[in-house]
Amino acid sequence: MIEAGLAAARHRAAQDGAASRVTLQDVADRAGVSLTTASRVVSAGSRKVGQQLVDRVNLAVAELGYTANLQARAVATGQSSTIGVVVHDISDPYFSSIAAGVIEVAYARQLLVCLSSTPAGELREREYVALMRAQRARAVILIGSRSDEVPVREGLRHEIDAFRRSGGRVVTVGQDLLGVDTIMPQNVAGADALARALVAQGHRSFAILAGPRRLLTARDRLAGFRAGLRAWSVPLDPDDVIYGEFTRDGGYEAMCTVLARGDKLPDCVFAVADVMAVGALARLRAAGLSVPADIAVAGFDDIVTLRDVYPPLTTVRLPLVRMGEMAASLVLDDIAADRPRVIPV
Amino acid sequence: MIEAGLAAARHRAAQDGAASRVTLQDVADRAGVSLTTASRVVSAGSRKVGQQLVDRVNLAVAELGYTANLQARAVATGQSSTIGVVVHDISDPYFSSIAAGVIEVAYARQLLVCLSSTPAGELREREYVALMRAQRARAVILIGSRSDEVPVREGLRHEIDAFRRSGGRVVTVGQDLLGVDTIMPQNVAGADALARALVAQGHRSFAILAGPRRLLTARDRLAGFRAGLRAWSVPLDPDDVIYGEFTRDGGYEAMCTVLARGDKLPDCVFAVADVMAVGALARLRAAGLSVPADIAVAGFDDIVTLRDVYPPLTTVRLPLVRMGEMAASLVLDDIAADRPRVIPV
DNA sequence: CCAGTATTGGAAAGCACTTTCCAAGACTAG
DNA sequence: CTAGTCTTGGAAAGTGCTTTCCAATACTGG
Repeated sequence: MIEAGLAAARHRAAQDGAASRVTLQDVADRAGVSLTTASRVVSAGSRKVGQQLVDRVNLAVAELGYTANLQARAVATGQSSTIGVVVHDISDPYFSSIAAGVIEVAYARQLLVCLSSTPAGELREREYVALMRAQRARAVILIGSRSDEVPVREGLRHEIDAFRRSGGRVVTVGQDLLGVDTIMPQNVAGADALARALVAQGHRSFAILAGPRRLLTARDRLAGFRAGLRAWSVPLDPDDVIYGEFTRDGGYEAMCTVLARGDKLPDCVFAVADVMAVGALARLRAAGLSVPADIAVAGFDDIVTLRDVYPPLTTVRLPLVRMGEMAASLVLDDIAADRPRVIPV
Repeated sequence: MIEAGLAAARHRAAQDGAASRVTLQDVADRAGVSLTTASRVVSAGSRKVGQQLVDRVNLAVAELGYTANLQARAVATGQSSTIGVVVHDISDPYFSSIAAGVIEVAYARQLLVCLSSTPAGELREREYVALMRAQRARAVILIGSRSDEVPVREGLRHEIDAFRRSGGRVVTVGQDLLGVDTIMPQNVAGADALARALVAQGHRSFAILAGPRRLLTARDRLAGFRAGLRAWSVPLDPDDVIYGEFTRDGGYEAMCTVLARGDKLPDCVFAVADVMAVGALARLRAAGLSVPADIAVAGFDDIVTLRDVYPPLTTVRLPLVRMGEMAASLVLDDIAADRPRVIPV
């Protein structure tokens, strides 16, 4: 019987040449046991198998270099082992740090992380959620805040609903508008505290590089900062709020606008993200202005790679990696709550 | 017949409550066609189906919100649609930029990218390749150079061989020691050119923050730099080469060592990676030294986020995103060559 | 008008697994 | 010594899809 198994395996190997795809049946044949038994040994758990057969199967596995086909297993069990992560731009340190947290947790649970980077636009996020549904992913984590534009958002929401209906879990980081659980950085509170701190340092006139209007994260930070200033009765002219891209170049350009205004320069510039603050610094340097002597610059996020920029940024620290870990844990461990939760960080 | 199908679908939906998993059979039932026909319509290509039935099926798909189960499809066709990417640390901008390139190409081909981050050690890389084999991934892209330690490397090589034997493609970025195709940044030539440029600028005495001894990338950059100095007959004392971690902190510490040596400071410090150079800058600032007046600092990689650090780093530009794109294209488009290719970038 | 060739739809056999169910043997207790 | 319960192995029926093969039409040309 074992001999027959060997012969069959040899035949198979000969047949498809180099790409010898070993299946569980091959293992069973070689070990002289049934497919059932082989399966029970390989996919630990389920039911006990006699020690002798266990050994025989394991030997066959080793000899043949067998690895279970996870896709087939997923089909058979209806439980896949992948989770999807959607970020705007993986090369942005903000996102990659959060992603690192997610990956760490996923690794501990033997799950695969499928990552998408959707810098090109928000339509792609929707496509990706659809793709994860097709993969029957266990969960999807959406990182970064999305547009407020109704049609776009509704499209995404629709897809998310479909995904959840098909049994998947969803969590967002930094956006609580989708009716799902959210890990929410304290944008408002953080910016508020930052504003107070800056006022306490003696700054009295401010410009804000506010990022795009449609981005919730940017709006929250702006709102928080405004509230902080108001608390100390520091006035802020609407003209001192400059909208722009949420990137280094966006910060650079917004700073150009501030400088171009010609009238008296503000004491302090608050960029709603560190990457924007870096752009602003570059612009100031180009203008020959000294920071913080001539003008102070503050940011938000505390990006690791930027901790050493000089002059040092005053910034609000976000536990990015931890946020990723929390998102992953939330979506993998907890059972879904009846109504969406917002977890402040 | 259609009625019966509807009834069956309803029954099914009722049975498993909220998580209504729609299968192709449901679609076929609803459209009143066979499973075969439904499959042919949904998985475009293969064979023609009458327009009338196509419409009926598409309608059913829309009504039921059906999405094909990619895992099942992968099992049936033996062709999976995932590719694996292994990086040391996704939160390092060097890696995340390359990953962005890979993701872009994968997206264009409707492929999923499964990312692993293996900061904890090289054993995990091996595990991950095994996992990708279990997923029957089409390809694996290993980014970043790996240890030269024989046992570790042999373990990884063993796993890679198994992966390729089972039909997968492999490419590495920045490491040609594994017998597979490689996208190879010109570390030697780049560092050589950098050294010559720095000498041309008037620098005559150097210290090198060389990164870890076991890392090929670090070694190559060191060797290239040395060669460049030799070409101009600039001497380099062995003591002026300080080994350390390939990180910001590694750069900081190595710089400490340089300063602690007490004797005359070098004109110029070359850190074999930008992140290390940033650490070095921080240390110099802490020491109250002015860059580049007291001492010049050079790096390698041209990390985007660091382009604006001040004082500006002299650095060697690597087309990181492009490297990722090339790796992905190579592994997805080309047929495997008979012997490993090394593609310089 | 009919043999011969395209079309088109579906039954059934995969794909690589898991899991249910059944039966045979190994125990225990009375 | 036998009825009753545990073990343990395997046959077979899933899982959701693709694809081969066959049969039934629908077109050609002679």
